[in-house]
Amino acid sequence: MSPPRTALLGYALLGLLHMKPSSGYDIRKIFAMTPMGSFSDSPGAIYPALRRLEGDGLIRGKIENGSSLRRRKVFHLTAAGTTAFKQWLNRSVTHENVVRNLDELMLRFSFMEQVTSETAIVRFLKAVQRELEAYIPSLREHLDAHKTVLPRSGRLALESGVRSYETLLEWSKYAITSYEKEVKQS
Amino acid sequence: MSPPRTALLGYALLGLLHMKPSSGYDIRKIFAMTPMGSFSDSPGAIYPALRRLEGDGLIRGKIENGSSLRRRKVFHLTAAGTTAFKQWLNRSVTHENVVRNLDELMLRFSFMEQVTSETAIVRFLKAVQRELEAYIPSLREHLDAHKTVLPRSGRLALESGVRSYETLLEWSKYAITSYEKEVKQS
DNA sequence: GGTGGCATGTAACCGGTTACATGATTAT
DNA sequence: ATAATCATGTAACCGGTTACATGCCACC
Repeated sequence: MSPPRTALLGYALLGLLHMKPSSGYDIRKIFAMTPMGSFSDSPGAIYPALRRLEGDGLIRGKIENGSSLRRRKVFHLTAAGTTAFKQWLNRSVTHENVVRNLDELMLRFSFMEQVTSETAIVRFLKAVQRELEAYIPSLREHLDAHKTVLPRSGRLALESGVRSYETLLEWSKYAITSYEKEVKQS
Repeated sequence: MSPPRTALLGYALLGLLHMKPSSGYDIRKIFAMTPMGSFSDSPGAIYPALRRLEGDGLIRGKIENGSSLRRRKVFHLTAAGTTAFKQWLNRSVTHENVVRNLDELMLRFSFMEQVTSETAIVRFLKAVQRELEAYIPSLREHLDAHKTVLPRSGRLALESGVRSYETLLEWSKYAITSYEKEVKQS
């Protein structure tokens, strides 16, 4: 009875189908032509994933063969799918997320506007900011502590990681002000 | 007869074992305690990977039970392993790498100093720089082109991606000068 | 003598990759 | 007619996750 865990690709599909009911082929084109999260556009990934989601009752597909059109199976979210999608979006932001699942965090964020209130988005961003502000100094410490034993390229690689987290922190501040400005205006 | 393709974890192991012959447990500690590439420290990932590498003849393990020590299996690279490792490091930097396998690129870079000449490292970094300088504008274009249809959070998520690539570009320049300074001094 | 850390392993499961396969429709 | 594109699917393989299992050694 425990709900089957959905993989990241599954949530990406839920998000896209929430925006707009689509066929597997539509999704493939999105993954192939936009910078969307480096998901694979291979049919061997997408069609089985759609089938799983349908099996879990989160989406439903309808064959659209109106008159002369090609046979397309267009999927849309069910009520259960919408619920699962929103629950995913509303999960709290953990340290783990920031350390190992940044891609998932960004995917969640990119879909948020469709569903959640602006205050919830700002809450999400502030949680990200908080986690980054806790994590970055510990990375710097690690770098300093191992400065002497690491080869230069190792040090630089770490430095690159730290910088990218710092950039993300700056971005999160920028995104927060961007939303708070909006709230004031309305 | 075609050489079995090694997964990213496999190369991480080759790199670590190249630095210092180690046991599976040593590796697990490294993955658990350092910011190393977000590899899993679970035994179910590491021990089978080591076994595969040994099966492919790239590493060899020796049980080290000198006197009162605990039973440890210490692995070291074979000649074939060293060759495979160097070939991986010397692969050319492709557009694909930059778009989808940044983690692999950084892993390669972090191990380079052990093996390759400084000129080869600079060549690698310049190739990364070149690919980034070609890729970033196309990302910006995509962002501009879809500005109007994307929800704000989608736009911001993309913006975050672009910024992180820009940071990486800055880093690559910094790394290059860091190496070229060194060359001049010696 | 029992708890906790050291150390290695296995097995079921799951999902992505790769490659193959099919057929319908549009364009040349 | 035939090539390209639309559109969906399947199957083998591979490797990571999760969870379980074992035994040794050190310390108190």
